Amino acid sequence: MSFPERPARIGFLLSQLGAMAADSFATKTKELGITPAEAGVLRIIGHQPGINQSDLAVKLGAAKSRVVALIDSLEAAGFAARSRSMRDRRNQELRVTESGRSLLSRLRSAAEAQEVEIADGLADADRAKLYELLLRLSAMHGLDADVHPGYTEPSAASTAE
Amino acid sequence: MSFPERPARIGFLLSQLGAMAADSFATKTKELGITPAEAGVLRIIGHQPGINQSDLAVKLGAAKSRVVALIDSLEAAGFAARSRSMRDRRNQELRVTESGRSLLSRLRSAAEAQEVEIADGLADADRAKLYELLLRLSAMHGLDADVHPGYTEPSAASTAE
DNA sequence: TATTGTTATACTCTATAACTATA
DNA sequence: TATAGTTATAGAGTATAACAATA
Repeated sequence: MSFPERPARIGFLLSQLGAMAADSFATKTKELGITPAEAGVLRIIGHQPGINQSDLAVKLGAAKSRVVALIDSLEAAGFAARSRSMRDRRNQELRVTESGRSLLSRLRSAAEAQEVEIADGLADADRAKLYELLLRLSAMHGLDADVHPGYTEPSAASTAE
Repeated sequence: MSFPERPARIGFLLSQLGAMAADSFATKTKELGITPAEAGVLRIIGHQPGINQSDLAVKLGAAKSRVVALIDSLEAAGFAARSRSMRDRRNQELRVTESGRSLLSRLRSAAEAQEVEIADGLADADRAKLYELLLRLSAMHGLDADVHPGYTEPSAASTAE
């Protein structure tokens, strides 16, 4: 059948494994009633209470209108709340509710469970090394430890070769 | 500002870096006139000439109708061709054209360039170790060295926590 | 006039279901 | 009847542009 002219490369493996990880996390957030994008937003708001929608949009690399929809969902579900800033009434200050904080805690548990699923077959030393290398790669490329952009310009998600 | 209660985990880093890798590859395929999904299909056809659309759909984990659209594009661009099987006239046998084969070669170059971009900051030994660990993870999870599913069930792409 | 947030709209990706032709 | 492929349609996710309130 297929003849492996060359083994897959790091870039391919990263996007393949990254898609798998994203997928498995999506399954878990779905059980908790939110999407991965909403979970990411909730986490940022938790870390930066009072952030406004514009700054959040910049941080996410998303359009302002996208943020409106995300916050609408989180607010409707009772996980986050808007409040007009008293210093500049154009701003909506975003905060996590009590219920949202409890959800964040469950999301952390889900992420820990996922961690086991993904790297369970590796010996401790290998897992530690992998973690270190990925962290260095992420830092080298200036990726924000808080943000997972999803992706930016080119629409597509899958990849190859 | 943000307080790093816990460092990002392997799952998060994988999906973050995977999205970055997918993104950078998408930029490159765009310059070559195709999408990453089309590039992946072209590669599979190149490895398995004569494969039909049903089997391709299974391999991709995509709907049959999705394959129709992908092959339509590749055929319109002159990179792949359909031909009715003479043994079972329901089947379309898929093949890469000359032009498609030349494109595959350019895609390989693009992937190699990407490899440098991604892992250039790592020492050779670290890069080799990272490669080995990623390959083992991929194998452990039964991922096909030929296929990058993009993702399967849950629609979302971004992720977090 | 510039900025924050909102709404209206449209475009891309993808799936489901109905349909055609072959078997 | 079952399977390969196609078409029609619909639903996510996301962006752009026009708009309202505030500065």
